Amino acid sequence: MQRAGGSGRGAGRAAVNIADTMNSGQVFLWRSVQKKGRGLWWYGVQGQETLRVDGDTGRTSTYRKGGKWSAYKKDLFRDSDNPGRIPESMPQDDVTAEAARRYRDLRIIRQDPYQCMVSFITSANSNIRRITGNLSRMAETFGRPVDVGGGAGTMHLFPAASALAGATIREIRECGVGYRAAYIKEASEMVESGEIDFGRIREMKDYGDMMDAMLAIPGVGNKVADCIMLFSLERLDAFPLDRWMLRVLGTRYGDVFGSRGSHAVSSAPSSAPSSSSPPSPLEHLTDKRYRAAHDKIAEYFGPYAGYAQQWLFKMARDDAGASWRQKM
DNA sequence: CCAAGGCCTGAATG
DNA sequence: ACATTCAGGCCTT
Repeated sequence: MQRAGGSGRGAGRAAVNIADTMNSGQVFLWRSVQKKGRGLWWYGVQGQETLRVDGDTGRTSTYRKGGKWSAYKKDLFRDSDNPGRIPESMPQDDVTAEAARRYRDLRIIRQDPYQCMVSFITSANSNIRRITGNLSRMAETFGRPVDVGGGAGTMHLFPAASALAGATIREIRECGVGYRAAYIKEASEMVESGEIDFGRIREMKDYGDMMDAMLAIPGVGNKVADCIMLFSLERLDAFPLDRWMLRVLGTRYGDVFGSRGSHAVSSAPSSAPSSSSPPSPLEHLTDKRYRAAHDKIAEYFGPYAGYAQQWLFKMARDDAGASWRQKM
């Protein structure tokens, strides 16, 4: 476990745990390279830029022509959220408190919206290992190569929307994305044409309005929408509900969110639900039930509910065993 | 509105 | 070995 970014609270920036942040399922095109001395560099693709992060301090640079790295100015790790104080805004129940204590330095990465959209369309009904391979192949096939030197060598920028919009479904499918290829092409066409305008969507004040805009994108359902909103559209109250989160909410927040029969839900990831278990509000999430759940969750966890989601998600995965983690 | 079933793929499981 | 399951869902019926 590395904590970084200064020792004290109050005085300097709050700490940031780069490894936890990079390994929490938010991003897929980052990898670490051993520094010459102690520590790691993290190299990643962020839209049409290649970034490098100091694994100890979180200091972020962007690659410029001519082999230079210059300071990245977009607050990648959201220091402006004042992360050290976010736990105060959350409920003080035991589970949330434990997640905050263990993962308070796990940040939310401010991502490029188009890349984020394609990434999470690709993620649906998939797994991290495969998603990483899919996106890497898309970048290699449709993204411009950049030699950043150092230990990272040649990286590929994320494909521009025009590149994936102009590709054939077959070409996209050859990256291993299966039936999602058509969604990726169509969604890219919508971005290219301006039908999807992330700059405009980002300005929407109402969660429901923004959700409606996201659900108009092919391949985007509620869960993927929440990921895109949380990671790239400044919706920090977005709370992606996937199987893992449903399990956590059912087993550890049953009192709060009204899931019945929580004792019947095993903590083992592959356990099959009991065939005779009673229906729960958190099972078979339809759009309507998903939104209702969101409202209760946002009310309970507060304006930074998305951070709680990330911390709880990481805690659940870590406690279930680390075999899911992608090996790079 | 809701429930059920299909869907690419490949690593993991039996 | 070989078949089945399942993975951080979405879409259509």
